[in-house]
Amino acid sequence: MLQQTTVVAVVPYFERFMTRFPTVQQLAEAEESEVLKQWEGLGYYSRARNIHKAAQIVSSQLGGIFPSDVAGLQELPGIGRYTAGAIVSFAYDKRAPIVEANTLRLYARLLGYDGDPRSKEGQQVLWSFAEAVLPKTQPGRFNQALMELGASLCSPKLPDCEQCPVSGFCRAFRDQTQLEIPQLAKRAVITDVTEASIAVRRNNAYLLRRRTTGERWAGLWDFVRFELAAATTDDVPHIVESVHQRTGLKIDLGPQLAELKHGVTRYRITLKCFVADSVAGTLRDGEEWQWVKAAKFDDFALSVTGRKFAKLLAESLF
DNA sequence: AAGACGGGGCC
DNA sequence: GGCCCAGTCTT
Repeated sequence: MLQQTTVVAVVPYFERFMTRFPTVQQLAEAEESEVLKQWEGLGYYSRARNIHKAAQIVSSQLGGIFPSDVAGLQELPGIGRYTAGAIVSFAYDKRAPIVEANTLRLYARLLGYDGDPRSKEGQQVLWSFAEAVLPKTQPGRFNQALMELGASLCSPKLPDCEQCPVSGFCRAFRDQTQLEIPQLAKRAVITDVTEASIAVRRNNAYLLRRRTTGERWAGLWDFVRFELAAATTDDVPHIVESVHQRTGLKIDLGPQLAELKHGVTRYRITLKCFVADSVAGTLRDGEEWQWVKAAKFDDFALSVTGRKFAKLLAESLF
Protein backbone atom coordinates (compact mmCIF):
# COMPACT_ATOMS: atom_id res chain seq x y z
CA MET A 1 0.00 0.00 0.00
CA LEU A 2 2.83 2.35 0.78
CA GLN A 3 4.39 2.06 -2.68
CA GLN A 4 4.29 5.62 -4.05
CA THR A 5 1.60 6.51 -1.53
CA THR A 6 1.85 8.65 1.57
CA VAL A 7 1.53 7.10 5.02
CA VAL A 8 -1.38 9.42 5.83
CA ALA A 9 -3.33 8.19 2.83
CA VAL A 10 -2.60 4.55 3.61
CA VAL A 11 -3.42 4.30 7.32
CA PRO A 12 -7.23 4.00 7.11
CA TYR A 13 -6.96 1.57 4.20
CA PHE A 14 -4.44 -0.50 6.11
CA GLU A 15 -6.67 -0.67 9.18
CA ARG A 16 -9.69 -1.79 7.19
CA PHE A 17 -7.70 -4.19 5.07
CA MET A 18 -6.16 -5.91 8.06
CA THR A 19 -9.54 -6.17 9.76
CA ARG A 20 -11.08 -7.72 6.66
CA PHE A 21 -8.10 -9.98 5.85
CA PRO A 22 -6.33 -10.72 9.14
CA THR A 23 -4.32 -13.65 7.78
CA VAL A 24 -2.57 -14.45 4.54
CA GLN A 25 -4.92 -17.43 4.13
CA GLN A 26 -8.01 -15.27 4.37
CA LEU A 27 -6.61 -12.87 1.82
CA ALA A 28 -5.72 -15.78 -0.46
CA GLU A 29 -9.24 -17.21 -0.24
CA ALA A 30 -10.99 -13.91 -0.93
CA GLU A 31 -12.45 -13.01 -4.31
CA GLU A 32 -10.39 -10.50 -6.25
CA SER A 33 -13.45 -8.26 -6.47
CA GLU A 34 -13.56 -8.12 -2.68
CA VAL A 35 -9.86 -7.20 -2.50
CA LEU A 36 -10.40 -4.46 -5.07
CA LYS A 37 -13.40 -3.22 -3.10
CA GLN A 38 -11.16 -2.78 -0.05
CA TRP A 39 -8.62 -1.00 -2.23
CA GLU A 40 -11.19 1.29 -3.86
CA GLY A 41 -9.91 4.89 -3.90
CA LEU A 42 -6.30 4.10 -3.02
CA GLY A 43 -5.10 3.91 -6.61
CA TYR A 44 -2.48 1.77 -8.35
CA TYR A 45 -4.88 -1.16 -8.36
CA SER A 46 -2.31 -3.58 -9.71
CA ARG A 47 -0.95 -3.54 -6.17
CA ALA A 48 -4.22 -5.01 -4.95
CA ARG A 49 -4.17 -7.75 -7.57
CA ASN A 50 -0.51 -8.41 -6.82
CA ILE A 51 -0.88 -8.71 -3.06
CA HIS A 52 -3.82 -11.02 -3.62
CA LYS A 53 -1.80 -13.23 -5.97
CA ALA A 54 1.17 -13.11 -3.62
CA ALA A 55 -1.03 -14.26 -0.75
CA GLN A 56 -2.25 -17.17 -2.87
CA ILE A 57 1.32 -18.18 -3.68
CA VAL A 58 2.45 -17.92 -0.07
CA SER A 59 -0.61 -19.79 1.12
CA SER A 60 -0.67 -22.58 -1.42
CA GLN A 61 2.94 -23.00 -2.50
CA LEU A 62 5.00 -21.82 0.46
CA GLY A 63 3.02 -23.35 3.30
CA GLY A 64 1.82 -20.00 4.54
CA ILE A 65 5.37 -18.87 5.36
CA PHE A 66 6.82 -15.75 3.76
CA PRO A 67 10.29 -16.02 2.24
CA SER A 68 12.86 -14.45 4.53
CA ASP A 69 15.42 -13.59 1.88
CA VAL A 70 15.45 -10.81 -0.70
CA ALA A 71 15.61 -13.10 -3.74
CA GLY A 72 12.71 -15.24 -2.56
CA LEU A 73 10.55 -12.25 -1.75
CA GLN A 74 11.23 -10.66 -5.13
CA GLU A 75 9.71 -13.71 -6.77
CA LEU A 76 6.34 -12.60 -5.44
CA PRO A 77 4.27 -10.27 -7.62
CA GLY A 78 4.43 -6.64 -6.53
CA ILE A 79 7.54 -7.11 -4.41
CA GLY A 80 10.58 -5.45 -5.93
CA ARG A 81 14.01 -4.68 -4.57
CA TYR A 82 12.90 -2.08 -2.08
CA THR A 83 9.93 -3.95 -0.62
CA ALA A 84 11.96 -7.14 -0.37
CA GLY A 85 14.72 -5.27 1.48
CA ALA A 86 12.20 -3.61 3.74
CA ILE A 87 10.56 -6.90 4.71
CA VAL A 88 13.87 -8.65 5.28
CA SER A 89 15.33 -5.88 7.39
CA PHE A 90 12.22 -4.74 9.26
CA ALA A 91 10.47 -8.05 9.82
CA TYR A 92 13.44 -10.40 10.18
CA ASP A 93 16.07 -7.84 11.22
CA LYS A 94 18.46 -9.22 8.65
CA ARG A 95 20.98 -7.13 6.72
CA ALA A 96 19.34 -5.92 3.52
CA PRO A 97 19.72 -2.46 1.99
CA ILE A 98 16.80 -0.29 0.99
CA VAL A 99 16.41 2.69 -1.30
CA GLU A 100 13.04 4.39 -1.57
CA ALA A 101 11.88 7.99 -1.86
CA ASN A 102 13.22 9.11 1.53
CA THR A 103 16.53 7.28 1.60
CA LEU A 104 17.05 8.04 -2.07
CA ARG A 105 16.92 11.75 -1.27
CA LEU A 106 19.04 11.40 1.87
CA TYR A 107 21.72 9.25 0.21
CA ALA A 108 21.86 11.35 -2.94
CA ARG A 109 22.42 14.44 -0.81
CA LEU A 110 24.95 12.82 1.48
CA LEU A 111 26.91 11.73 -1.59
CA GLY A 112 26.34 14.96 -3.48
CA TYR A 113 25.16 12.77 -6.36
CA ASP A 114 23.82 15.20 -8.94
CA GLY A 115 22.98 12.71 -11.70
CA ASP A 116 19.56 11.19 -12.24
CA PRO A 117 19.10 8.93 -9.21
CA ARG A 118 16.66 6.72 -11.10
CA SER A 119 19.05 6.02 -13.97
CA LYS A 120 20.98 2.77 -14.02
CA GLU A 121 24.10 4.52 -12.78
CA GLY A 122 22.21 6.39 -10.08
CA GLN A 123 20.59 3.20 -8.83
CA GLN A 124 23.97 1.48 -8.75
CA VAL A 125 25.49 4.35 -6.76
CA LEU A 126 22.65 4.59 -4.27
CA TRP A 127 22.14 0.87 -3.66
CA SER A 128 25.89 0.44 -3.18
CA PHE A 129 25.86 3.20 -0.63
CA ALA A 130 22.82 1.73 1.10
CA GLU A 131 24.65 -1.58 1.35
CA ALA A 132 27.88 0.04 2.52
CA VAL A 133 26.36 2.04 5.37
CA LEU A 134 24.24 -0.83 6.68
CA PRO A 135 25.43 -1.89 10.16
CA LYS A 136 25.68 -5.48 11.34
CA THR A 137 23.50 -4.83 14.36
CA GLN A 138 19.87 -3.79 14.13
CA PRO A 139 19.85 -3.19 10.38
CA GLY A 140 16.04 -2.95 10.45
CA ARG A 141 16.05 -0.13 12.95
CA PHE A 142 18.88 1.52 11.05
CA ASN A 143 16.95 1.45 7.77
CA GLN A 144 13.81 2.78 9.39
CA ALA A 145 15.75 5.52 11.17
CA LEU A 146 17.29 6.71 7.91
CA MET A 147 13.93 6.63 6.17
CA GLU A 148 12.54 8.74 8.98
CA LEU A 149 15.47 11.15 8.71
CA GLY A 150 14.83 11.43 4.97
CA ALA A 151 11.13 11.98 5.54
CA SER A 152 11.50 14.57 8.29
CA LEU A 153 14.63 16.73 8.35
CA CYS A 154 15.86 15.87 4.86
CA SER A 155 12.64 16.93 3.17
CA PRO A 156 12.41 17.78 -0.54
CA LYS A 157 11.72 21.51 -0.37
CA LEU A 158 12.80 22.67 3.08
CA PRO A 159 15.55 20.48 4.52
CA ASP A 160 16.43 21.41 8.10
CA CYS A 161 20.18 20.92 7.80
CA GLU A 162 20.87 22.83 11.04
CA GLN A 163 19.14 20.10 13.01
CA CYS A 164 20.46 17.24 10.93
CA PRO A 165 22.74 14.82 12.81
CA VAL A 166 24.68 13.92 9.67
CA SER A 167 25.10 17.32 8.04
CA GLY A 168 28.79 17.06 8.94
CA PHE A 169 29.11 14.21 6.41
CA CYS A 170 26.79 15.70 3.81
CA ARG A 171 28.37 16.85 0.57
CA ALA A 172 25.19 18.59 -0.54
CA PHE A 173 25.21 20.61 2.71
CA ARG A 174 28.88 21.38 2.29
CA ASP A 175 28.23 22.56 -1.26
CA GLN A 176 24.84 24.09 -0.45
CA THR A 177 23.20 22.06 -3.21
CA GLN A 178 20.48 20.49 -1.07
CA LEU A 179 17.72 21.90 -3.25
CA GLU A 180 19.28 20.73 -6.52
CA ILE A 181 19.64 17.17 -5.26
CA PRO A 182 18.14 14.75 -6.01
CA GLN A 183 17.80 15.73 -9.65
CA LEU A 184 14.54 13.95 -10.44
CA ALA A 185 13.26 13.80 -14.00
CA LYS A 186 10.29 16.01 -14.73
CA ARG A 187 6.86 14.47 -14.76
CA ALA A 188 5.23 13.93 -18.12
CA VAL A 189 3.17 16.79 -19.44
CA ILE A 190 -0.53 16.78 -18.60
CA THR A 191 -3.03 16.41 -21.41
CA ASP A 192 -6.61 17.62 -21.15
CA VAL A 193 -9.26 15.17 -22.26
CA THR A 194 -13.04 15.25 -22.19
CA GLU A 195 -15.02 12.12 -21.52
CA ALA A 196 -18.67 11.22 -21.26
CA SER A 197 -20.03 8.92 -18.59
CA ILE A 198 -23.58 7.72 -19.10
CA ALA A 199 -25.65 6.03 -16.44
CA VAL A 200 -27.93 3.97 -18.66
CA ARG A 201 -31.12 3.08 -16.77
CA ARG A 202 -33.52 0.21 -17.27
CA ASN A 203 -36.07 -1.12 -14.80
CA ASN A 204 -34.74 1.15 -12.11
CA ALA A 205 -31.23 -0.25 -12.41
CA TYR A 206 -28.12 1.22 -13.98
CA LEU A 207 -25.63 -0.33 -16.34
CA LEU A 208 -22.13 -0.93 -15.04
CA ARG A 209 -19.18 -2.34 -16.95
CA ARG A 210 -16.19 -4.01 -15.42
CA ARG A 211 -13.05 -2.44 -16.83
CA THR A 212 -10.76 -4.96 -18.42
CA THR A 213 -7.08 -5.77 -18.24
CA GLY A 214 -5.09 -3.24 -20.19
CA GLU A 215 -7.44 -0.41 -19.36
CA ARG A 216 -6.93 2.11 -16.63
CA TRP A 217 -8.78 1.05 -13.45
CA ALA A 218 -8.67 -2.55 -14.62
CA GLY A 219 -11.01 -4.69 -12.55
CA LEU A 220 -13.04 -1.74 -11.28
CA TRP A 221 -16.58 -1.03 -12.37
CA ASP A 222 -17.71 2.10 -14.15
CA PHE A 223 -20.66 3.53 -15.97
CA VAL A 224 -20.55 3.46 -19.75
CA ARG A 225 -17.73 5.78 -20.54
CA PHE A 226 -15.66 6.98 -23.47
CA GLU A 227 -13.57 9.86 -24.67
CA LEU A 228 -15.16 12.71 -26.60
CA ALA A 229 -13.33 14.40 -29.43
CA ALA A 230 -13.15 18.16 -28.96
CA ALA A 231 -15.69 18.75 -31.72
CA THR A 232 -18.25 16.38 -30.25
CA THR A 233 -18.37 17.32 -26.57
CA ASP A 234 -21.86 18.79 -26.86
CA ASP A 235 -23.03 16.66 -29.75
CA VAL A 236 -25.97 14.70 -28.32
CA PRO A 237 -26.53 12.45 -31.37
CA HIS A 238 -22.86 11.53 -31.30
CA ILE A 239 -23.10 10.46 -27.67
CA VAL A 240 -26.23 8.45 -28.36
CA GLU A 241 -24.51 6.72 -31.26
CA SER A 242 -21.38 6.04 -29.22
CA VAL A 243 -23.42 4.42 -26.47
CA HIS A 244 -25.13 2.27 -29.07
CA GLN A 245 -21.82 1.14 -30.55
CA ARG A 246 -20.40 0.49 -27.14
CA THR A 247 -23.32 -1.33 -25.56
CA GLY A 248 -25.70 -2.35 -28.32
CA LEU A 249 -28.44 -0.37 -26.61
CA LYS A 250 -30.56 2.42 -28.02
CA ILE A 251 -30.92 5.17 -25.47
CA ASP A 252 -32.97 8.22 -24.75
CA LEU A 253 -30.33 10.63 -23.47
CA GLY A 254 -31.32 12.85 -20.55
CA PRO A 255 -29.76 16.16 -19.57
CA GLN A 256 -26.19 16.43 -18.33
CA LEU A 257 -26.33 15.81 -14.59
CA ALA A 258 -22.86 16.96 -13.60
CA GLU A 259 -19.36 17.71 -14.79
CA LEU A 260 -16.52 16.22 -12.78
CA LYS A 261 -12.86 17.13 -13.01
CA HIS A 262 -10.31 14.50 -12.24
CA GLY A 263 -6.55 14.23 -12.65
CA VAL A 264 -5.17 10.79 -13.39
CA THR A 265 -1.67 9.82 -14.44
CA ARG A 266 -0.84 12.25 -17.24
CA TYR A 267 -4.40 13.31 -18.02
CA ARG A 268 -6.72 15.91 -16.67
CA ILE A 269 -10.18 14.57 -17.35
CA THR A 270 -13.32 16.61 -17.66
CA LEU A 271 -16.11 14.10 -17.24
CA LYS A 272 -19.57 14.96 -18.49
CA CYS A 273 -22.09 12.82 -16.63
CA PHE A 274 -25.43 11.93 -18.18
CA VAL A 275 -28.41 9.78 -17.34
CA ALA A 276 -30.15 7.92 -20.12
CA ASP A 277 -33.00 5.46 -20.48
CA SER A 278 -32.43 2.30 -22.38
CA VAL A 279 -35.35 1.98 -24.76
CA ALA A 280 -34.32 -0.84 -27.09
CA GLY A 281 -31.53 -3.16 -28.16
CA THR A 282 -29.63 -5.98 -26.51
CA LEU A 283 -26.40 -5.80 -24.61
CA ARG A 284 -23.20 -6.46 -26.52
CA ASP A 285 -21.33 -9.69 -25.87
CA GLY A 286 -17.72 -9.85 -24.84
CA GLU A 287 -17.95 -7.30 -22.07
CA GLU A 288 -18.77 -7.77 -18.42
CA TRP A 289 -22.01 -5.87 -17.81
CA GLN A 290 -24.31 -5.69 -14.84
CA TRP A 291 -27.57 -3.89 -14.12
CA VAL A 292 -27.32 -2.48 -10.61
CA LYS A 293 -29.84 -0.66 -8.45
CA ALA A 294 -28.58 2.55 -6.85
CA ALA A 295 -28.86 1.03 -3.39
CA LYS A 296 -26.35 -1.65 -4.44
CA PHE A 297 -23.61 0.62 -5.80
CA ASP A 298 -21.69 0.12 -2.58
CA ASP A 299 -21.19 -3.54 -3.40
CA PHE A 300 -19.02 -2.65 -6.38
CA ALA A 301 -15.50 -1.30 -6.51
CA LEU A 302 -15.89 1.77 -8.69
CA SER A 303 -13.40 4.22 -10.09
CA VAL A 304 -13.24 7.43 -8.07
CA THR A 305 -15.22 9.36 -10.66
CA GLY A 306 -17.64 6.48 -11.00
CA ARG A 307 -18.11 6.59 -7.25
CA LYS A 308 -18.75 10.35 -7.29
CA PHE A 309 -21.22 9.97 -10.12
CA ALA A 310 -22.97 7.13 -8.30
CA LYS A 311 -23.32 9.33 -5.23
CA LEU A 312 -24.84 12.15 -7.26
CA LEU A 313 -27.19 9.67 -8.85
CA ALA A 314 -28.33 8.28 -5.51
CA GLU A 315 -28.92 11.79 -4.19
CA SER A 316 -30.81 12.90 -7.28
CA LEU A 317 -33.30 10.11 -6.75
CA PHE A 318 -34.79 12.02 -3.84
C1' DA B 1 15.39 3.73 -20.98
C1' DA B 2 10.81 5.28 -20.94
C1' DG B 3 5.92 4.84 -19.85
C1' DA B 4 1.99 3.36 -17.32
C1' DC B 5 -0.17 3.19 -13.31
C1' DG B 6 -3.94 6.96 -8.97
C1' DG B 7 -5.14 9.81 -5.88
C1' DG B 8 -4.47 13.12 -2.32
C1' DG B 9 -1.80 16.51 0.38
C1' DC B 10 0.80 20.55 0.37
C1' DC B 11 2.43 25.09 -1.05
C1' DG C 1 -1.05 24.19 -10.85
C1' DG C 2 3.04 21.76 -10.00
C1' DC C 3 5.56 18.67 -6.99
C1' DC C 4 5.84 14.65 -4.35
C1' DC C 5 4.71 10.27 -2.13
C1' DA C 6 7.70 3.74 2.16
C1' DG C 7 7.82 1.40 -6.44
C1' DT C 8 6.87 -2.15 -9.72
C1' DC C 9 6.00 -3.93 -14.06
C1' DT C 10 5.69 -3.70 -19.02
C1' DT C 11 7.20 -2.29 -23.40
